[in-house]
Amino acid sequence: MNSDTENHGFGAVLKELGLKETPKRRVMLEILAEEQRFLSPEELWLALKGRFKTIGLPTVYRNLEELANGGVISTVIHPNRQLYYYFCTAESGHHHHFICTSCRRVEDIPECTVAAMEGEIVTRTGGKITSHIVQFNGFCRHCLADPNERTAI
Amino acid sequence: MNSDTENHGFGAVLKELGLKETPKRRVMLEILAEEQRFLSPEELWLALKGRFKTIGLPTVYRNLEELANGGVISTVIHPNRQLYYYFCTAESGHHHHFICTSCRRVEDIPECTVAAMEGEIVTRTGGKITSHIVQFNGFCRHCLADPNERTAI
DNA sequence: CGCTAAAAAGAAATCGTTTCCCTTTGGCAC
DNA sequence: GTGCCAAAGGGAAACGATTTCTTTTTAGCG
Ligand SMILES: [Mn+2]
Ligand SMILES: [Mn+2]
Ligand SMILES: [Zn+2]
Ligand SMILES: [Zn+2]
Repeated sequence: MNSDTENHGFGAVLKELGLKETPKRRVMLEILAEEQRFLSPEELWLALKGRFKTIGLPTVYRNLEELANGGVISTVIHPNRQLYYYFCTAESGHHHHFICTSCRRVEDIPECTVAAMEGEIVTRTGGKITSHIVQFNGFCRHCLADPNERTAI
Repeated sequence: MNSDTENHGFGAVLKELGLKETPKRRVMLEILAEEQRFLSPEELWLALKGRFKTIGLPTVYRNLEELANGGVISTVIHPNRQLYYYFCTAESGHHHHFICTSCRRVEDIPECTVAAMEGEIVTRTGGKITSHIVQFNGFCRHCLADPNERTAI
């Protein structure tokens, strides 16, 4: 249970995805896991610059995409259509998120009640649903209480 | 009930939004209303080029945004994060869409059952929900029956 | 008809994201 | 430990969807 053996388990996660465990990837996951708000690739890059003498923005984009494809991190659907990522700590399976458009915090919405809706849609349209997007946007309790929580996008 | 008085009602729609009724805007709405699939700004631009000697792409972007802000047309959330628009013919109020990722057809999902979910989210997180995104992606009945329906994105 | 603010054209800029190409490195074999 | 090689990373450049800017045209109104 020491930090050497635990190590956030990121090594195993990367191995499962067939990705080499590099320092950049490990620290990227560390930063995302410690940050409770969604980050843009450039913001993560700036954070990484404090930990590595050289770190390229393309590396950040590349790894973020790989990690998101592997399901290790989640993407945020943002009205400005830019990329944002978040490390979802929920152990459970399929679920959705409530994102604060003010401070960028992300909270889990454990149940997905959309399954029933899907059944009716299939019946009604005769189509086949391959995926769905459900995201709740708003202001989290912190931002409701304190406007200074606000984070610029 | 003749075509002069009916005129798709687009003039009134534009006036309500405080927008001048220009030929470009009228034809944009005509094209979108006749097309049952979502279009990119550039695709709409190409269609408009067949109707106007001069039509600028920035004009298309500008008007699409204005019309979408006014609620006259709808935007499609697409994984490639590009803009797509669709004229939603549903008279009813709040609802969501099933989009075919193969042929781009859009179908209405009249009820929004997410309200209950929202109530619980507010209770659970203590936040305030300002909007939500619900979209179902998949293959429509036409594409399931005939692969040739497919449209490139 | 004449005015004026809104709209549109066309060219150029923007900038988030991706591609390219060369160098470095992690993981494995020996 | 050493060597090998495919994967990963760096940096510069390209890309391309979207936006901005400036000038010209037009819709709407008296
Ligand atoms: Mn989650
Ligand atoms: Mn609709
Ligand atoms: Zn917040
Ligand atoms: Zn289809």
